[in-house]
Amino acid sequence: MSIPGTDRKHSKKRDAILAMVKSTGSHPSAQWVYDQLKADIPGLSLATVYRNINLFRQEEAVVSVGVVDGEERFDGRVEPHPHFVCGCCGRVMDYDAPELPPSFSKVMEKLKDVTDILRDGRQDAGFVIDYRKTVFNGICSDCVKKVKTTA
Amino acid sequence: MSIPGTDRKHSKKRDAILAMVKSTGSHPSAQWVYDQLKADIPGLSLATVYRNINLFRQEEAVVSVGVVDGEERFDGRVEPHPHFVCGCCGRVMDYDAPELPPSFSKVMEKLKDVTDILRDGRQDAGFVIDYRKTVFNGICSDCVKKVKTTA
DNA sequence: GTCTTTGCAAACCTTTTGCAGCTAT
DNA sequence: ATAGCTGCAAAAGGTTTGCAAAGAC
Repeated sequence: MSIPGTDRKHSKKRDAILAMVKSTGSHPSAQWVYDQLKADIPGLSLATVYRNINLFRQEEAVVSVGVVDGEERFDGRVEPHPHFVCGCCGRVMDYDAPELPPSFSKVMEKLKDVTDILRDGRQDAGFVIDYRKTVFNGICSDCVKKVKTTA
Repeated sequence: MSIPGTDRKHSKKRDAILAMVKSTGSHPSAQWVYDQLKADIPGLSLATVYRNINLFRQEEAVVSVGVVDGEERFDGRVEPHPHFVCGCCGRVMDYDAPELPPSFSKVMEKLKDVTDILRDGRQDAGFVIDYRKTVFNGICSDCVKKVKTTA
């Protein structure tokens, strides 16, 4: 007898799903992961992608960035770091991505401080803080260009 | 002729829905708003709550805090400010709520700085930043107590 | 052989939408 | 009278689940 879900058997599909989430910088949805892998693994099912991503989440191998346009988006980079979400095309980017404005690095520094303060105070008043998510919403440079061209 | 949705007529139900979102500190879902108002407005429909919240969102009278346990949560306090979300009971709290640890005020200060930096750099490299969302995930003191009592 | 994993399809649940009737102006 | 607003029920769309077959050990 054991705690349910504790005995884990090896699965090639599970490996492939985790590798895909970890290796992409696209902060993918389950559907996106499925679409990418479907070509190489014809027998794959979307339900399997969901089931395995939920496993990864439990063991903290993957985190959720949040829901964008109705789809949950995931990240294989699990330590807290800020994201930029384009409200136009739905793209999710790491805040330290090379395409983003250089002034944003100042923001990064401040947020590092925040994390440090939190680490000290995380048990105050009986609260437990597990994680921080910071998301900047806006319009990415591609979409800004598109709008300017159309108008 | 006019831009669709521009001509707005007065509606008591709309007023009531906005007032409910603005007056509560619960960061409610559409369903919660509906449940609260249903007693006073028997003819109310959930679809009307959704439709009106979406209007408020467009005119930025209300913002989304994010999706918690599959339900979108809203806030009538529209200026960016951090939130705490309990992963156990789903409660959403403002980060400056009196129940929260005093050390958290240091975090608040840092995040104010972040907002200032952003305001300066928001148009760099063609990007436009509209909004910032910071969420701290953890377990609220009530749920920590519950777990300790049970164990 | 036993227990885990998976595909398929159905179920679930929140949110959106079409339409006919109602309300505000 | 002319729009906009609402209730109802149906549809939509992402995610979960039951079950029997396939796979890992």
